[in-house]
Amino acid sequence: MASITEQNYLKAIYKLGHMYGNTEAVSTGDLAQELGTTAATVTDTLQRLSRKRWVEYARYKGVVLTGEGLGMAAELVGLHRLWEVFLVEKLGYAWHEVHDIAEQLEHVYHAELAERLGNYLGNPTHDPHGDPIFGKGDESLCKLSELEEGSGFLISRVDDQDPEWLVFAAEQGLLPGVSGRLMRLRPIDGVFELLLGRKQVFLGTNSADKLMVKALDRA
Amino acid sequence: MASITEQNYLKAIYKLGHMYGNTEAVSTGDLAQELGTTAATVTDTLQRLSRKRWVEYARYKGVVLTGEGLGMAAELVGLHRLWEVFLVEKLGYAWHEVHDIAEQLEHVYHAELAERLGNYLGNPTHDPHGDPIFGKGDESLCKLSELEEGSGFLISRVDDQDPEWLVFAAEQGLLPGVSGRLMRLRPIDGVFELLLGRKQVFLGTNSADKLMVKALDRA
DNA sequence: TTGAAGTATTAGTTGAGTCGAAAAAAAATA
DNA sequence: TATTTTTTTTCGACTCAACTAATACTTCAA
Repeated sequence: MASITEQNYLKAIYKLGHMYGNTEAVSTGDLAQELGTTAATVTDTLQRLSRKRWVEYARYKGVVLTGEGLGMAAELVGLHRLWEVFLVEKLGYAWHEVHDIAEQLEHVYHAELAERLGNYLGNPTHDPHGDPIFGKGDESLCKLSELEEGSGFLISRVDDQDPEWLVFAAEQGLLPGVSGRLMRLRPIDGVFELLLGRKQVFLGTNSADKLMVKALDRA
Repeated sequence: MASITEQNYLKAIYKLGHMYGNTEAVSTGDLAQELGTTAATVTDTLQRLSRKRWVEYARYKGVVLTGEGLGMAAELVGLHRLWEVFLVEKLGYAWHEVHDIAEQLEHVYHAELAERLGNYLGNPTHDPHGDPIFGKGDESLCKLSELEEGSGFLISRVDDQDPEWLVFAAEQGLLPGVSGRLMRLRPIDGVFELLLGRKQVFLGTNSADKLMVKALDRA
């Protein structure tokens, strides 16, 4: 289990990566500024996060989220936004008051909580600030081949029973629960270039059709 | 601000004190068992809590909550029970699932949260387990003179403008926000014996009529 | 290729929370 | 009352997260 500080690091890396356009690793200095601390502290914590396999960290090169880290960060951001909806719609808070409270509520963990809260709130698609909420329901699933270039994704289901293909998928690390990003798609030959953590994977169209994913964000 | 561990100590002291019948100080050993730790650790933490003036701790004599500590513990317990109601009634959890989640939610702090949550839930008087919830609204206020023997209370309002009496009340430590307990009432001569932290205060009926309090629990 | 900017490392600090063992105090019992 | 038992405290020490300041190292662009 990640500590609250560690969770905040994952969120900050997620947020800054998003601001960068998800094209490059996040720098230590930017993280220090975002988190209100020093680069030395950030380096320290990043190495701990790296040991726990939530980020890929290369010294002097910055940091990117692993699949697991991306999944955790996306869940935190989603939960934060759900709580904001709750606080505004149900408890009558003004939209500008809710961020700090949701910041605490998002760290409360229980397996079913996000799903139940989402259902209770009518599975809202946007928080009070207009930011999108990625649901947990199947309604947000699509084929990997339907994603836009630059999208992050979480693999939810594999639509193929062929053992040979399943072995291939596993070898590539394409398993349910794994997160990644669609870096480039080449219409010319139907090849999808993915990034799973720091590992590059190249898929043909037929494989990309078989992977049902949840879109996490957009570059 | 109390850490989560410290908050759990306050709650445990509150709970055990209640189980004792609020007649004696809570022992180190019982706290260790309740919190799943050792007597050495408890002694240590109790001394920290004492420095912060949330408990009155006398070595070898056990520990009691100060007014401030009692107020914090009562608010935590109330919030815990409100969250349990929310989880059962709104999110559809079963009554036996909610304790652990409420255990985390209760530590989320915002000044208005308990009041807003209570209003939203229709100011319930009992949680899903049947335990009472002490509201924050004025509906739960009564005169100190109307309390039962053994009740804890939080002073909310002082119904007198007489400067002389106000000075007397302040000297005795009888100020809004202060918590205490009604240890004994003597109908024979109308004297109320209070405990504010470890300080004994004796009040006449006319003074006990002027203090509007919120009942916190019952022996 | 070099210097400035950015980043990493090292060494050290703080505070919370913890524990085991020994000492001290209180309580129980003979 | 004296002695034993139980409970509690103190002591020393440990882990971990988080942090700083000073120093050393890369990187990159001029």
